Amino acid sequence: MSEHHEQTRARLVEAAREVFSQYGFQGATVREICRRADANVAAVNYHFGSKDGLLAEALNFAQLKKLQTENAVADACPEKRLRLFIHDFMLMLLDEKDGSRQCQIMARELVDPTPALDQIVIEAIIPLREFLAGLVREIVGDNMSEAELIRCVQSLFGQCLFYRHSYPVLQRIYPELHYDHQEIEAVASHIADFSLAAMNQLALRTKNAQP
Amino acid sequence: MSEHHEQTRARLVEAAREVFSQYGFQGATVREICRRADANVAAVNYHFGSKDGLLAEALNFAQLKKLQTENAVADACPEKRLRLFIHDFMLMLLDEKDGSRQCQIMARELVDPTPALDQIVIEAIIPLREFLAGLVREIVGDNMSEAELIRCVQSLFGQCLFYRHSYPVLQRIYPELHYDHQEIEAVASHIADFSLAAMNQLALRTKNAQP
DNA sequence: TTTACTTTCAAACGCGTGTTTGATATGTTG
DNA sequence: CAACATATCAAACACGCGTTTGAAAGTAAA
Repeated sequence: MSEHHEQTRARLVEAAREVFSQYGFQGATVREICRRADANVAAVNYHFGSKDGLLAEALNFAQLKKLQTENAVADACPEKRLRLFIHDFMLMLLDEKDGSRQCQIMARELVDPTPALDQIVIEAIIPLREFLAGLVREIVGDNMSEAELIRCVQSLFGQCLFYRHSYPVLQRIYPELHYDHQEIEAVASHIADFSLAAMNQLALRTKNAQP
Repeated sequence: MSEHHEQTRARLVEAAREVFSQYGFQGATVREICRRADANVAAVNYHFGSKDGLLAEALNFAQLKKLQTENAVADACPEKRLRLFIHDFMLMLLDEKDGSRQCQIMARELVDPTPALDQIVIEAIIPLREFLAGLVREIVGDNMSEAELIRCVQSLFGQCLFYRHSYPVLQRIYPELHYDHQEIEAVASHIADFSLAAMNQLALRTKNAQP
C-alpha cells in the first residue's frame, strides 16, 4: 500500500515539475498535472493539501547547491571556475532533456511571483548570489567596490536568465532554434567571454585610476 | 456624445496599460480595468471586442521607435549613443512615474506570451534588435562576426531586462530598493560600462588574432 | 472474518473569469 | 416631435478553476 502511495506522490511531483516549468504556477492547472500523473483530481489536495503545497514540494534546490559545492572544490583558477559554473548553470536553465526542471520553475517564479518566492529567495537565490559574488571577487581582486561587484553579478545573472525568459521571443525570431548541447555550449562560452572581458577591463581601470 | 465615447475609450486604454503592466495580461482582470476607468464591465467588449482587443490597443510602440530615431540622429560617437540609448531604455523599463507603461507590458509579454506576442516581435523587438546591432557594429567595427555581434546584443538586452523581470526578487533582497532617477542612472551606467568594456575587449582580441 | 485506517474516485461546490444580453438613457437626424 | 443610432448599465451566462465531499476500494492488524 505504502508503495503505491509513494508512487502516486512521486508521479504527482514529477508531473507538477513538468507542468509548472512549462506553464508557470498560475498557468498550470491541477487537472492537467493529475492527468499527466494518471491520478484523480482530488489526489493533489489529499497528498499536498493544496496547489501551493505541491509547488513547495516540487521545488528542490539540491541540484543548484550541488553545482556550487562541486564548483568550489574544483581544481582550477577563478576564471575557469566561472566558465564552468556558467556552463553548468545554463545546462540547468535550458536543457529540456535534463531532469532539472526545478531551476526552470525558479526562473519563472522570478517573473511571476507566488507565495513560494520568499522561500526561493532565501534558500536558493541569496546563497547563489553570494557564491557568485565570491567567485567574481577572486577574479577582480580588490580593484572593485562591493557595489560595482554586485552589479557585475547581476549582469551575469541577467545574461544567463535572458536565454530562458526570452525563449518565446527567440523562437519566433529564429524558428529553427532549439537548445541542444552545442547551442548551450556556445551561449555559455559567449557569456563567459563577454563577462570576463568586461570584469577584467573594469578592474584594470579602477587599478590604474587609483595610484 | 462622440466626446464622451472617446473619453471612455481613452480611459479604458489608460487603465488597461496600468493594470496590464502591473499584473500581466493573464493576471489582469477586465473588472479591475473597468473599475479604474470608472466604466461598466461590458464597456471593454463593446469598445474593443474582447480583452485581447484591448491589449492590442494598449500596446503602442511609438515611444520605443521615437527613442531609436532620436538616438540615430544624435550628434555623438557610437559609444556615447549606446550609453544614451541604454539610459533612455532603462527609463522606459523602470520608471514608474513615466507614462511609458507600454514597454513594461512588452517586457512581461516576453515571459508570458499571449496572442499579441507575434505582433510585438514583428513591430517592436526585431526593429529594436536591428537598431542595436547596427549601433554595436559601429562600435566594434569589422572585428567581430555577425554571430558574435548578435550575442553581444543579447547580452545587452539580458542585462537591461534583468532589472525589470527580477524586480520582485531584488525587492526581497533589498527591501529599500526603488527605482528613482538616481538608481536608474547608476544601473544604466553600469550596464554601459560593463558592455562597452566587454565589446571593445572582444573586438580587440579578434583583431590581434587575425593578422 | 471483522475492524480500523488509508487511499482512490466520480461528482459536485463555490468562486472568479470573460463575455453576452436586453433594457434604458443619450444624442443625432429627418 | 418622432425615429433612429449609439452608449451605458445591471444582470446573468457559460466556463474553468482549486477544492471538498462522501462513498467505494484497498490494506493491515486483531
